Amino acid sequence: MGAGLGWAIRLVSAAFRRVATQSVADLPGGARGYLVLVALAGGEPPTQLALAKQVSLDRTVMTYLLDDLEAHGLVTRRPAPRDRRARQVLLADTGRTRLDGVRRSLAAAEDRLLTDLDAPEAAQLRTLLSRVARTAQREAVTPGEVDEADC
Amino acid sequence: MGAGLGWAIRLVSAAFRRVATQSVADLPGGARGYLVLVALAGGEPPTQLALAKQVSLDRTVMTYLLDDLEAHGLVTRRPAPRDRRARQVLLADTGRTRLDGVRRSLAAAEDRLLTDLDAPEAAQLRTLLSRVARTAQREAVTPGEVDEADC
DNA sequence: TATTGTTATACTCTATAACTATA
DNA sequence: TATAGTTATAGAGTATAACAATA
Repeated sequence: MGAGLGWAIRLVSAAFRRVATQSVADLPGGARGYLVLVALAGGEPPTQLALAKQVSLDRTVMTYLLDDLEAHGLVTRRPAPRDRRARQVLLADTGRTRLDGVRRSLAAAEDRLLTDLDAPEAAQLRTLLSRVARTAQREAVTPGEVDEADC
Repeated sequence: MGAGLGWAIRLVSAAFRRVATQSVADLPGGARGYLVLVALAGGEPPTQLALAKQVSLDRTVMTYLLDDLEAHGLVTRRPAPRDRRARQVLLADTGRTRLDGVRRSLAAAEDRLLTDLDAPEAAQLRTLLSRVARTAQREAVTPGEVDEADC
């Protein structure tokens, strides 16, 4: 029988969402702002549309989100060199600093969640969850599922 | 370092939410309707207010939700015998049948999620997750956190 | 005066569709 | 004609507060 698994997943993910929400609370755009900063931290500066696709957001909400992030000096926008219709988004130094802070906060929160597990148990949980996650990833990926839990 | 755990939790809970949402899709009120039916399935018929507290919903949304469930014949309302201000909520036979169906669907979905794990691994995951869940439960319980994931 | 349930109002999000400027 | 980004409009969902009946 599968009874209990849903309960456990629900509680754990709710707890994770709780601490994660705290970690990104000060960030413009909250969890979404964090996802955008993460996406910007690696690789070439994407256009807004590429960025929107990457984090599964509508391009219209990406506009609002970037307005917010830019107003707080975390990202900058500039015309794309190849296509003057598009704009490239860059992670500002302030943004990188903030991102690092949130990452540390999230890592600490995760560790706090696993407080009652010893090292081998925690490792085992990570391994099993990762495998289930990979299973889940293979299935139909419905786009646009972003909420506070997505940190 | 805690990197990766958040990712795994996020994907697993997103996958669970996906299948769970399907399981409760036909139910009036979706995930919330399911939570209400579960709460009604055991114990004495509660008043609307008690029910609202039990599932962490506002009493105003409980009104809408019960209107919907009652219109579909899944629950009934009657004046509370002791307090004529209050109304008792009862699970109708149709409601119990529907509840059983959703429960079976959810259990099947959970099993599908763990398809790549063998029996001891699945059991281990359940155990570890449950322990983490208990840890999480001890921490501050912010009320009113109900969404599609809460199935 | 406080409480249960209901209804009305306002506010926040999100989605859709127009609009501009480039291609 | 199609695309990147922006802006405007409409809708769903939620929260707040006012209301009627009873305690």
